Amino acid sequence: MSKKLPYEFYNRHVVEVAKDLLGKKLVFGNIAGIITETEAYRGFDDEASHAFKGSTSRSKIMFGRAGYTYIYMTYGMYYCLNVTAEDVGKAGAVLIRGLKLPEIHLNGPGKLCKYLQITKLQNGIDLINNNKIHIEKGVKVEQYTTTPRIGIKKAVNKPWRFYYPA
DNA sequence: TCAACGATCGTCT
DNA sequence: GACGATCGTTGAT
Repeated sequence: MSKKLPYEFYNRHVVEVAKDLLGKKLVFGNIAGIITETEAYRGFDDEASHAFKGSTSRSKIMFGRAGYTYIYMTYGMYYCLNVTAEDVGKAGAVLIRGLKLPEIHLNGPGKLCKYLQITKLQNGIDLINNNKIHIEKGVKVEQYTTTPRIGIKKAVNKPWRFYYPA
C-alpha cells in the first residue's frame, strides 16, 4: 500500500494545503525530511503570486492539475520548490521553505533547493505518481504559528506563512 | 530586442 | 541593518 498523499489532498484551497503540509514527509530521491515551514500563493486574489496576472510560460503549471512540483529560479542564484494546489484553472502553489532532515534543518527555500540539488529539470513532476519524488504522511503537528509571508513587497498583510518548531 | 525586477542568502558594517 | 551577486522571466519597445 502506498503512503503517498492522494490527489484529493492537493485539490483544496491552497491555504488549507499549506497548513496540512506541515509535518508531512517530503521524499526527494535518496533524501527524505519533514516539512517544517510553508507559504501559500494563490492566483487572482493574491497580488504576490506569480499567477496573479494570469497564466504565463512560467506560471502556467500553477493553473494546471494539483499535486505537481512548481520550481523556478529567483534572484538569478536560487531555486524555490513549490507544490501546486487547487483544481485545474484555479492557480495555487505552496512554497516549501523549511525541511527537517536527520542531519540538518534546512531553513529557507534557496538553501533547501541547493541541498537537494533541485533545478528546473524537476519542474512539473507529478507527486502522486512518482516513486522517487513525492510526499508521504509524516508526523502529527500539535501546533503551528501563522505569520505574514517573507521576502515579498506585495500583499504583505496576508498571514499565509506557516511553521512549527521542529 | 531590451531593461527592470525578484517567493534569497551570505557577508559586511 | 544594509547591500551585492547573478540571471531567467516579464512586459514594454
